[in-house]
Amino acid sequence: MKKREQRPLLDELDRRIVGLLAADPELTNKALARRLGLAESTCAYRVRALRERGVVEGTTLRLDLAALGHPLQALIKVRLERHNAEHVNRLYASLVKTPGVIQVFHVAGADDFYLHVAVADAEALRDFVLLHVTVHRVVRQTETHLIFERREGVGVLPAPDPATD
Amino acid sequence: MKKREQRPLLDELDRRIVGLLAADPELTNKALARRLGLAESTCAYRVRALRERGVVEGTTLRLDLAALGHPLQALIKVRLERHNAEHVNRLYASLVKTPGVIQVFHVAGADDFYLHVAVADAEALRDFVLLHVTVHRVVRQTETHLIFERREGVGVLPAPDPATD
DNA sequence: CTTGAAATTGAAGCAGG
DNA sequence: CCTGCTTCAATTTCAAG
Repeated sequence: MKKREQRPLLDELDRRIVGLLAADPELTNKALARRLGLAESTCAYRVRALRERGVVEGTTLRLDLAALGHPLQALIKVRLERHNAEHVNRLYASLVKTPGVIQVFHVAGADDFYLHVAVADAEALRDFVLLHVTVHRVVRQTETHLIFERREGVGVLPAPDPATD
Repeated sequence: MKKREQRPLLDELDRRIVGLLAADPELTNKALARRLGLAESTCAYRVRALRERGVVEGTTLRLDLAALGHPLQALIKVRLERHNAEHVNRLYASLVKTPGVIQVFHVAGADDFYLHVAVADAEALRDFVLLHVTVHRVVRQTETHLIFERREGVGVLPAPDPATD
């Protein structure tokens, strides 16, 4: 089956918009337009189009997990017993809905999932694994790695040139 | 010695604000105020306070990495040769600035880092590992896991009750 | 800590190039 | 696909409870 691209590419202007918004998602449309030398209406039009095309999917609130009572983060590797779609999907759906789960990676290879979780303390971490992960009979084994720190990378976009005003 | 907390806790109102904003970071202050039954100025005041206290750290733009030309994601486990602070910190700083890196986890145990990266194709992935990871002499070995899919979890907050209007 | 009303600023809609 | 103009909506500020 041929992969159908709804739009071949982003043009240069789109890239600049995405770059600037990625660097500061809270930029007002007005400020963005000015930096790009566009009319505000044009800028708003392009941004809306980027959202409609799904290039910009939305925004996420970055929270201080420690301040919210979950200072302990961990990466939990989950290996399954069986790998049929039914089991995998049910577990997947269950995990993403479990409180404390920040993100779930479904990966290729012998290990099936990596869970990024945030919990209150060591006891909560133990309970998380026992009550929400290994409780699923399809889970063969888990391996928990304490996270010292997590940093965001630069992502896939080149840094936009700094504003001149 | 008594542990000094900079602020004891979030009150109930703070929690509701954070919950609603986490569910939809693009809520206008006006809509947020209305849902909470607050005056707009009060609501804006509380939100600003949450940001100043660092509870709300900011927002992140969610992008379609595939649409940006990086459809392939991977989780790369990095194990170091030596673990002194100097080496670890230099590598850490280098990794987060490498194009294609979405996030870096610094973890406890024998494996030191997990890199979440997004690249254009298999060749770019190989080049990434060779040119940006194993090029550092302190890196002993890496293990690359292809990511089938990544989902966001519910996080640490209970789902706010749906709007009634 | 909260409020309403005033003043400022930003967003959206639209007809035309 | 881009623009300026108009109209409308949201945010900020502030003196006061």
